[in-house]
Amino acid sequence: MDVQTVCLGLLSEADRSGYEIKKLLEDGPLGNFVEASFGAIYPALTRLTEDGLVEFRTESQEGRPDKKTYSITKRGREVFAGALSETISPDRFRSDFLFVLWFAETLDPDYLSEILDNRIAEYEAKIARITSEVGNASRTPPAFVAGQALAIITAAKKYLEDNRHLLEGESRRRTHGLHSMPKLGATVTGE
Amino acid sequence: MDVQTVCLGLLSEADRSGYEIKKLLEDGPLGNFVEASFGAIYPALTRLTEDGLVEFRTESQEGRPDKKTYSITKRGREVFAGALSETISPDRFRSDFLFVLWFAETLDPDYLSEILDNRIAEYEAKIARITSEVGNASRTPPAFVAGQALAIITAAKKYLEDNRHLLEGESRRRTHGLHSMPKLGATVTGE
DNA sequence: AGAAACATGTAATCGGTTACATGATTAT
DNA sequence: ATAATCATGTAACCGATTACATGTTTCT
Repeated sequence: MDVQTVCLGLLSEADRSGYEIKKLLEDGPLGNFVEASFGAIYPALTRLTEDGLVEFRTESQEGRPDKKTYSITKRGREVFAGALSETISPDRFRSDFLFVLWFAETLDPDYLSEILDNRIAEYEAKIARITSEVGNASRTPPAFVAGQALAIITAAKKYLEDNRHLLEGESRRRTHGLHSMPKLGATVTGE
Repeated sequence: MDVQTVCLGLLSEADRSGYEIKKLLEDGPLGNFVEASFGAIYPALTRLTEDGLVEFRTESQEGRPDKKTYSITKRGREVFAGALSETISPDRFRSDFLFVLWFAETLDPDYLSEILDNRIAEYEAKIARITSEVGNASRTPPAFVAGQALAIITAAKKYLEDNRHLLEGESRRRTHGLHSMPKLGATVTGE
């Protein structure tokens, strides 16, 4: 999903500026699954304007730079509807953290525990953040998307907590008690 | 995590060719969180060789092109150890699917149900695939990484199944019975 | 005093994908 | 027959990130 389509979609809901689009992605539930930088958004908006898919009006503001508020055009709506009906590419989960854990056996045990603690704390912070977002949501789709983010992160966190001993066990028998190597998959679903 | 570091890491485990690295990411558990194309891997390997972090020997094969098997050097190991101790960037979940669902209200109800069905089926297929991978894993880290992929995808699937009525409810009262709009978060964790 | 928010834009750079080129073997 | 697997590599292209440039107001 390219930045142009993302902008077009967000403008199909309401008139917005480039800055507002960026903030919406940064702070809103959608930001968990879609990202875009200013350096991508502003050129995308220019391009969409050239193609007649959006229009803008300039609003002068005291003490601030002019604000360009974009509106989607009829053709823009048609193009976006078309984009929504195209084949949807698969989800992509990218995690440098899991890559690092692949080499857990070679890491210093204290360092390993530290990054596990940190990651769990980060997940916790994100869960708290999204939980408050869900409360704000008045429409269904934002709540739905926030809920999915919550479900995924909660599962990831729970998995780390429940299974970290598999990686730490080897070098931590004395401090955490004896663990044989249990079969995986036991605590995967959380039920 | 750039492709060079990924190659270096996989070569720290065993001698491998570019082709084998690609296959490992395509078929193995790590592929759920790390991707790299041939067009990225081959130049990365060339670059690593130039920098003295890996070496290769050419193995002639009957009927096939020569195979270049790469080995990590001592310096390569040092550099990789350094890479593993650097700050780990946050996980990134990208989903065009969730972006499309953001606009669920504007979609044709039948189309909406169709893409939900499809996505759930895809998740199911992936779950089956990973489950068989976990069985093959003899070492702990691959099983651990596969388990995390399983946990995440299972949670995502369950969330879709449990909450799709929130998006479908509006236009599907007759076929699926009456749904008031429930508060989100109820079936998020699966407990 | 200094950081963060508001607000838009450009240019350099970059990492990576896609497609192309080549070609035998093996499985369907 | 045809597709898939094995095997490496290059080049064009692309979308996007990062950094830079500019400047006021408000919060800490």
